[in-house]
Amino acid sequence: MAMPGRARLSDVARLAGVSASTVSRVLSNPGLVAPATREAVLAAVMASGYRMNHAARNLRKQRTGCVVALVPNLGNPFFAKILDGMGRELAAAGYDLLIADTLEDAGRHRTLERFLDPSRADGIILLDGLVPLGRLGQGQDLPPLITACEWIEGADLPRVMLDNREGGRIAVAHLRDLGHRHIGVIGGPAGNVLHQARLAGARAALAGGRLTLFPGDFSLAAGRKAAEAWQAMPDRPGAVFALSDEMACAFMASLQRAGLAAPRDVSIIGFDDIDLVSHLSPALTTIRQPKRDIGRQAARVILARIEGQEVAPVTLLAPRLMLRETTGPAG
Amino acid sequence: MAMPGRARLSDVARLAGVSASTVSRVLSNPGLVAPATREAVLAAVMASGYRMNHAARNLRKQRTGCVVALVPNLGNPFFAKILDGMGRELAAAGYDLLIADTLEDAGRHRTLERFLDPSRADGIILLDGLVPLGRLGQGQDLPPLITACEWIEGADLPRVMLDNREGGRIAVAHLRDLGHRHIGVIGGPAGNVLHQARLAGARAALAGGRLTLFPGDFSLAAGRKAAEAWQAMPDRPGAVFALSDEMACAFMASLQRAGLAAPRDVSIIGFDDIDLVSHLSPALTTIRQPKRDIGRQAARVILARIEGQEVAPVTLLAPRLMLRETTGPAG
DNA sequence: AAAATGTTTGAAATCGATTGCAGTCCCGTG
DNA sequence: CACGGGACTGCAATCGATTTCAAACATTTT
Repeated sequence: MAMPGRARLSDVARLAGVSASTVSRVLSNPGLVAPATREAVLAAVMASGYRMNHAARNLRKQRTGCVVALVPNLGNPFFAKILDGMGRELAAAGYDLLIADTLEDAGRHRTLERFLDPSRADGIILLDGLVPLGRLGQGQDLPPLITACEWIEGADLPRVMLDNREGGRIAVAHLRDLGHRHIGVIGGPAGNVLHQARLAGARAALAGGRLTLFPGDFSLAAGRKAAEAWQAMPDRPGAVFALSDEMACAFMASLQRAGLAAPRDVSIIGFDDIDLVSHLSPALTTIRQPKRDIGRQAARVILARIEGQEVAPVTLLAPRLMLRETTGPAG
Repeated sequence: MAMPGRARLSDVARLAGVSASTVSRVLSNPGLVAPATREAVLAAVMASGYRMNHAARNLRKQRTGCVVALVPNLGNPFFAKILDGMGRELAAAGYDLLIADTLEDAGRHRTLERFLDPSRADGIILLDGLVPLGRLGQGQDLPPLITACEWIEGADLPRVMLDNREGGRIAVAHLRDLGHRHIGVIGGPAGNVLHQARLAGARAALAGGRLTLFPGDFSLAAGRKAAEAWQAMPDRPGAVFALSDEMACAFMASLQRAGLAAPRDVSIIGFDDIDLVSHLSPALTTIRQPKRDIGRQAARVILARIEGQEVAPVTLLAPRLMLRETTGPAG
């Protein structure tokens, strides 16, 4: 009442006529305390409006209560849903989700370093396959680290991801089934693991057909450029598989502007199944990623690692063909 | 070298032959330490690979180094860019951005309570105008709290936001200039402040024209529903102002599916200017919100509040008409 | 030469909760 | 009746960095 600041554990203890240890036990391990004492303490807690000080507890327990997610580009709507699922799962387990963009001005490296520190986060979920891990894990004591969505070839980190190869396979198999034998692929950045896996799947399903690669980077602009390239070709592929929905949208819109339409003039299939594409006209056929699930699974895996459990090296989620209106039989 | 854990401040001190106080000063206030000593300490810091323990510092300094952003729906891509700008600005000031969704299963209330605690966050940015503030600020010592994007009518909280009224005005004025006298508006949730402000602006620009309100909630589904309602009308408005780009997209696509086109059969204007809409065909005319800027400004305001400075009660950002292809003269 | 001022540094208290250890009390058993 | 064993509870150490205060020394000033 006289105190300017808020009640501390010791204040509650004084109020209840017990020691601070007892109050602490009531709050975190009630079974150890006699019922009568417990009641008294709880009453004192209510009366004083006590709220625990997190810094103090974290210091003592050597943990932070935070998990950090490192995202290559927060501006990309694709990640929102993933973070959503992740945040919910973590909150349920009493952890906070810290989010940081790896593409800070100073470059990826600095951001990563900043969080590779057990006093800052209890665990790290890396959604960016291009962070330079450098001499990681060298004697330092790092918080548990896993990758989600993307991954890092050669690094021994648990992975949570879509079966991207299968996604690529399904997409192209679908186009093949429709009779397409020359298929265009609008790719991701050259070194990107998603690009490679999806492309490998696409190639596997090609079965002797022909594949033309349009360079891309998952962005809207790349989709438009691909459309220009496609139109300039003498021998156009009759179907195009874009490795992201945004590229597929921009590709389709560019063609529409030129008076061409899917699937009449070209079949188009995307990847991700972001909300918007099912509301376009024509609605985009695409490969769905269970985004919220990926986030949820990633959260589960990092929590398990934080508790010291062993986890599967790879958690694979299944892609799914969302058959809509932009693919049709080869003309 | 023998220690299993990592170097502490006192370890560095021993290594450098000074006291822990001195090391602390070198790290946080180098000017106070003699150059020679400083060098020695820095060398010891390098040699030991010392990294500060955040929990300890936070406990001592009575701060957390975190700012939390409470978002109504992380799954909405609109917020990604805002959080992006916010995160960058905060990181530059040495703060981490904690993100939480207010729509947790247990409802808005719990999430807010959880973070209304100075030992958890140094400041809070509320992006949800519907949180129940209840008996807020009653004697408790809360961390500084501001609202961004949305706001809470009647609450005395600093606001960072677009001039939504002006945005609504610009949109409808544009349609009026094109000769439209009957204008449809696809709205947001009834109680929503954005809905009210934009609608008020729209009405102000109406100048005797007629306005038909289609209920909505900013979602894609609402846009589609509005399209159905529009088509069912005997006396259709020749222009439609959707209070979000997603609704505008879905509205437009639904009409396209029915063989109608913008701006030939109806003019459409959206709100937000999310990336995708400029890549559609036809490209959507819309009111742009400077999303990254809003995030950045919100970060600046909360930082100022954390430092105890007074801040402007309202920080208003200017909307801008992005003239594209979906609006045209009244038929 | 004495006093006043300034510069560096260290000792120790502090932030607030947790927990190992030991003491107290009460009960049941031999 | 004495003793072993539980059940509770409190003392005090601990987590690791920051900061106040004062000591120790150097540098001016009168």
